[in-house]
Amino acid sequence: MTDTSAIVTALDLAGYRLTEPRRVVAELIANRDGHFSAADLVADARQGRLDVGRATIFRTLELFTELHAVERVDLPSGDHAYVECEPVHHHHVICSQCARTTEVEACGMPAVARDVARRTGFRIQSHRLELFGICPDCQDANGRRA
Amino acid sequence: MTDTSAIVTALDLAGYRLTEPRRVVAELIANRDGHFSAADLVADARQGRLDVGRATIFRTLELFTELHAVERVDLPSGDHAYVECEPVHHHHVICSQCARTTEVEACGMPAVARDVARRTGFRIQSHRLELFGICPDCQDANGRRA
DNA sequence: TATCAACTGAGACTGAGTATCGTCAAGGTG
DNA sequence: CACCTTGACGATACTCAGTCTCAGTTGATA
Repeated sequence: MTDTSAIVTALDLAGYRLTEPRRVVAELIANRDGHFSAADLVADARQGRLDVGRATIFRTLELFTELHAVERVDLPSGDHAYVECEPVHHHHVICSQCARTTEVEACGMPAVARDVARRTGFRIQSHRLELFGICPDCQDANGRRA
Repeated sequence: MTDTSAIVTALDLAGYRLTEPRRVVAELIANRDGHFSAADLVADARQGRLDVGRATIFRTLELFTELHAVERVDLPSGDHAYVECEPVHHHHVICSQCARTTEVEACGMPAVARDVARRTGFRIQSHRLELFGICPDCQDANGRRA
């Protein structure tokens, strides 16, 4: 749960209008913990009696993605999800139990990419790295239950 | 273009029936170069007048994925695709120009995962790494055109 | 407060993937 | 070889994420 001001500021800076639906979507995202899908936000909006159309939620997520305020991730199941995040290059560590995500830098990656480039002859332009595991909280909870 | 025998053998070993449609799908995959979607195979089958139902193609791809004869990858566009591959842990380098893919080991990855685990406290269980770039052939072709 | 382009919501549409179900055929058995 | 069981098949209907269209609305700016 982060506050919405970062997203709102980013919108403003990029020259986009600050509309009510966008504010609502930013808030829905801020109230989320871990990754979420467009469908989750649609459900949240409906439950909170906040009037935001389905199409608008998709459009807004696309816009926020463009602003790097959220990022798309692909879960091992093959489903798409979004996570709120900082606008710098990083990767996500995703808890497969509670869905919470953490951002990391994965400093070793440039070396790995260089190594791959050398061995394959590819000119590497980008990469996608997602790590899945169990977060400290869930490890604790599991340990206590056992 | 690989031969289909590896897939056929894998099916047999795992105790699955060797049916005509499965043989056809294996062949369609072997005739492909680079990544492909289920829809591509459906189109290929139709074009080659090979009678394989759409549902069967999806089912067969799921089965082959389970046997690690193919693997799902997520393109930067967000689309899903499949690539034929060897049944050992590895990663894919995908040419964003011609879609051809190469398998690499990315030896540095365990170290990166360990580092992330240490810094976040997560117990890392799995990861997904995909690299995107330009393959040597396309680099050549681009260079010659310029 | 008037203007106008950017934005919105409703709803139709598309296309990937899944579920159902009656039929068929692979492969083991006698 | 003929039979039988059961896994696999194709057709088709369905679901659901995501996109498109368009008439109506709203936020920034003068």
